[in-house]
Parts: sequence; structure tokens; C-alpha cells
Amino acid sequence: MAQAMASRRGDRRRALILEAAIAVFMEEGYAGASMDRVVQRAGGSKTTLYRYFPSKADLFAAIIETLVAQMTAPIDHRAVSASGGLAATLTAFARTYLDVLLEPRSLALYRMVMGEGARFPDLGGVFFQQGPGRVATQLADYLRHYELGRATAPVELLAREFLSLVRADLHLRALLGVEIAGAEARSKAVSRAVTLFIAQYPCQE
Amino acid sequence: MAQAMASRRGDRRRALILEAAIAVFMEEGYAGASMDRVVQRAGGSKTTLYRYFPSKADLFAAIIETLVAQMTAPIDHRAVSASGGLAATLTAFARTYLDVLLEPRSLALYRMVMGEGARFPDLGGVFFQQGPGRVATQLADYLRHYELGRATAPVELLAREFLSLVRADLHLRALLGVEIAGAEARSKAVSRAVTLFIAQYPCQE
DNA sequence: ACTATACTGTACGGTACAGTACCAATACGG
DNA sequence: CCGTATTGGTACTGTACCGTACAGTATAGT
Repeated sequence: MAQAMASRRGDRRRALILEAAIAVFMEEGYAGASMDRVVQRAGGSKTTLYRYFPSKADLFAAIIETLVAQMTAPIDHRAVSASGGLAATLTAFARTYLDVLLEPRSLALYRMVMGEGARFPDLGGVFFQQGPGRVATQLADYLRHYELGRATAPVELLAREFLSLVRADLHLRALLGVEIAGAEARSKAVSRAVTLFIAQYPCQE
Repeated sequence: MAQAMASRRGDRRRALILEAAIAVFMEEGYAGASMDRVVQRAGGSKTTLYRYFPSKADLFAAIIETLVAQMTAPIDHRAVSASGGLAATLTAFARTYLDVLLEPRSLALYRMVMGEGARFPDLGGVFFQQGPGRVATQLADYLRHYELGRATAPVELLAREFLSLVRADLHLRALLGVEIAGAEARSKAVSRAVTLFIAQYPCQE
């Protein structure tokens, strides 16, 4: 079919442009990124860019959507294969979460959503619900199944607290451009978070 | 003296311009804020603006400096007057910290530093050291004096963990534009942080 | 080979912005 | 009341950018 073929070719061009745009927007931010630079990087022409993305705002929306999907994918995958004790599961989950969070793409995504929240209302809400919020919900679901009786607070709250502990100041430092924590610092943050989280339960046993 | 008088008058104009610039930069961000809008809001002329701030980057640096100073002031003050038990002190300190962190000015400051970190290297480092880093150091100093024997980890680490717990996801949600936590949510976050922090110590006693 | 569709290259309109030049007005000190 | 420093107003330069127009080229199915 002609249409199917065209669509496949079009999809490829679209994906190439989008990938180039992600790179440019990551480096320069929304305001700093120019459509001409995207074209230059993608290697096509301005006309084609505007065929797939009618405006800079549309391109930005597509970028955010793509990055969110890329970011949540590994965590979705990890959440399913949860087996073993509580500490081991929490450790594995937290490490995956932290690794994803500190990727350059994730950091750029957070920065863009924060910076352009004013010009794109609802963006922050959608992002939070579909990104960090969903991760917390997944962890809460696991906690709900694992331990019913001895919960000291609602599982949603417990999940959010644990994830905050995992982020610690590593996320903030990375976002501020101070430093991106290395492997040892991440391991330490995760183990401390698990320790503190488990310590909240009554001491017996 | 003529010079002293002139200097005083100049300082006032400078302060007025700076205040207007803070408002504009808070609303529009660095890239979105225009020097013309600053002039329009400050009510002077472009010439005067450029007399005090030779470039947009200089104006931005002055804004950051001012906001950091305004942000850390209340916490510096609070840190000195620490008296009472551990839980009470932690609660008071945390509440002050959280209130400051969720002020619109602080949120805008964080956003600006994060967003323009690429274009202004060292900015993130200086900000972190002088802002959040100093708060953590103050808390660590208090913890060091308060309890020597039964520490489970270095006080610097304990302080950072506690502050992370206080921030929880309230800071992130505010930065993303989801919502700014109200008084009840703040109280709850603080009390949960204190509870979890104290629970890490051995149960005896 | 023919045709529809996708693509390239580039020039252009309109706009916005950083920073400067220049002159008039005003405030302040002696 | 005069002279000096500071300020106001504004027009201007150069540049960068978003988005469009248009004329031509490659690709793929029939």
C-alpha cells in the first residue's frame, strides 16, 4: 500500500527530527533552542520540520511525551519482576529509580518541565502524575501486598517517604548542576534509605 | 557630602530596579524576561538600568545574590535560637526550613538556577554551598553538640537525610507547578520526618 | 514511464530583544 | 540661584528567531 509505505518513511523522518530536537532542547532549553538549530542537527529542511511539528510548542510537547515514556519504561519493567525479601526488593527498586532519575535525559526533562511550567500550564501536573507519581503508586501497590498488619501509615505515604529518602539531595544536586552522584554514592543512599525505612517498624523481630 | 548623598540616592534607585527585576525574572524566567519590561516595571529609563547593571547577565547575578541572601536569612536566625528537646528543635527548624523553601521567591530562585545552570557555570555550585548546603551544615552542627554517643552515622549525613525527609515530595511538587502544600500538609511532613528520624535510634529508652 | 507524495534549499516578513547614542529634564549641594 | 551629577525618554543598530512561501528534487507504487 502506498499510504503504509509513506507512513513508515514519514515515521522515520519524524523520529529522526524528534531525536535531534531532544538533543538540542536538552542542551539549550526551550527558549534557547532554535528551530533552525534543530533543522541543522536533524539534517533536513525547515519545511519538513514544520510538516511534522506545526509549531515550536507542538515540538516541545512531543519531546516531553517521548522523554517521559523513555524515563518510566525501565521502572515499569522493574516493578513487575519484584521477588525476594522486602529489603532486597526495596534496594533493587530504589537503585533502578535513582539510576533513571540521574540520567542526563531525565535531568533535562525535569529542568524543562520546571522552567516552562509557567508557559505551559497543566504540563507539570501531567508530568508528575505520569512520572514520579506513577512510580510512587507502583511502590505503594507492592507495599500493600507485602505487609498488611504492621503498617505505621498509609502505604502511599510510606512509598513517597521512601522515595524521598532515596533521592536524598542527590537529585537536587544533579539538577542544580553541582555534581551527578557516582555509583558508590548511589549505593550508599539506597542502603541508608532502606535502613531508615525499615527502622521505623517496632523493634521486636 | 555630595558624594555620600549621591551614593544614597543611587542605592535607592538600584534597589528599586533590582526589586522590579526580581519580579519580572520570577514571572518570566531569565530568557523570557526582557530588559524593557524591567524598565517598564521599575518606572525609570533604560539608561539608568544599564548604569547600575551593565548587562543582563550582571543583573541576573545580582538577582541571584539578593534572593539567596533573603532566603537564608530566616534560617540563620532560627538556627541560633535553638533550645528545648531534640524533637522540638527539629520540628521548629524543619518547619522554618520548609516554609522558606516553599515561598514563591525561593521556588523561582531554584528554577532559575536550575534552568540557567548551563549558561552560568559555577552558579549551581555557589548557590548550593551558600543555600541548602549551609542549612545542612547548621543542622549538623546542632546535632553534633546535642548527641555524641548514640549517633548511627556522621552528623552531616544525618542532617541531609533529615532535610530530605522534610522536603519529601512537597518541594518537587511545588517546583513542577503541581501544587504548593498548605499548612496542614507541611505540619504533617515535618512531624513524620521527626518521627522517622528519631525511630532510627535503638529502641531502649 | 507516470503520478502522488515526501523532501530540500533558501529567501523573506514580521517581530522581539540587548545594548547604545543623544538630548532634555530634574534633583541636589554650595 | 548656579553647576554638577543623576535620571528620563526615546530613537536607533544589529541581530536572532518563528513561521511561511515557493520553486525544485527525490522516492515509491502502478
